[in-house]
Amino acid sequence: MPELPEVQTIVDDLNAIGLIGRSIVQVEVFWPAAIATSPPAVFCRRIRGQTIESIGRRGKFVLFRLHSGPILAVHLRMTGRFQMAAKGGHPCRHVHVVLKIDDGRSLWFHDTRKFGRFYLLDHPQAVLGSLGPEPLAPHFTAELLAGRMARQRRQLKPLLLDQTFMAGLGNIYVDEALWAARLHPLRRSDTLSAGQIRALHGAIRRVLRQGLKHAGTTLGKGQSNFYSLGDARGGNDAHLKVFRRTGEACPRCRSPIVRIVVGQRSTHLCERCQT
DNA sequence: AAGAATGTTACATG
DNA sequence: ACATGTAACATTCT
Repeated sequence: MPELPEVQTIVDDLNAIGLIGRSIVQVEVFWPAAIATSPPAVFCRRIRGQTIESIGRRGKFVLFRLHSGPILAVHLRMTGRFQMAAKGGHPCRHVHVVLKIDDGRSLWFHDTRKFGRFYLLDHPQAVLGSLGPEPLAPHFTAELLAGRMARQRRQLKPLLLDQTFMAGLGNIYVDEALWAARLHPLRRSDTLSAGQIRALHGAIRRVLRQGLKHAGTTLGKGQSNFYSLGDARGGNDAHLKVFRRTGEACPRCRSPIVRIVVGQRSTHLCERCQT
């Protein structure tokens, strides 16, 4: 669920609660598969005593830079969440990793579907090296996008979801960007005009910035949903134009929004104004 | 109660 | 080599 705006919201919230410079005094792992890089015992031993130098993001990964050098990269996949717990709190059954901080608080990793993963990386490039460019970075220009699009002849929807093509987009923001750029999700990437590529480039950046501005997208009220720290909901759902709006009128042409399946993912679009 | 769900990846098929 | 399709991961929600 968390895409670039949601992950950045979590990172911003983590940076705002005084974790930087604090050390991790103990680590507990209740779901071994959540640790991707080593046996949980090794993972715990290597992290214990480390100071958190900084917290950032690359694609959909949350990155904790640790004092002695390694990076703790966490991918939240569908339902991963972080929660800050006061001393003595009792984790629920969906909390799979606990990082105890030297001030008594604990950072909990909560993940109902158990798809989220922790990577302790001495060489971050091993995991992060295959990621495509950051769409909000200054060097991500329309020309750069055009060059990458021309090199492949794939359908736009799966291409934009491919993290090696561009890092950070997921199902929600791809549908929103394609609607904003008036491009059909099945359109082949090598058939766009220069103007359409420029439109897509602008649309991607606009929908991501809008998501960030509203602290992410939280759909519905179930717990398998995006929540930032402190169970904070995002407000961007009110600003979505097509995602999960099947049957509603297209905000541009009033034609009904339809849902199709592309590459196993639900895809929402206006068949009248997206070509 | 069957089917779908906002992510990723390994493997299979064309 | 490249594009596309399927299953798998584990659980909750509709």
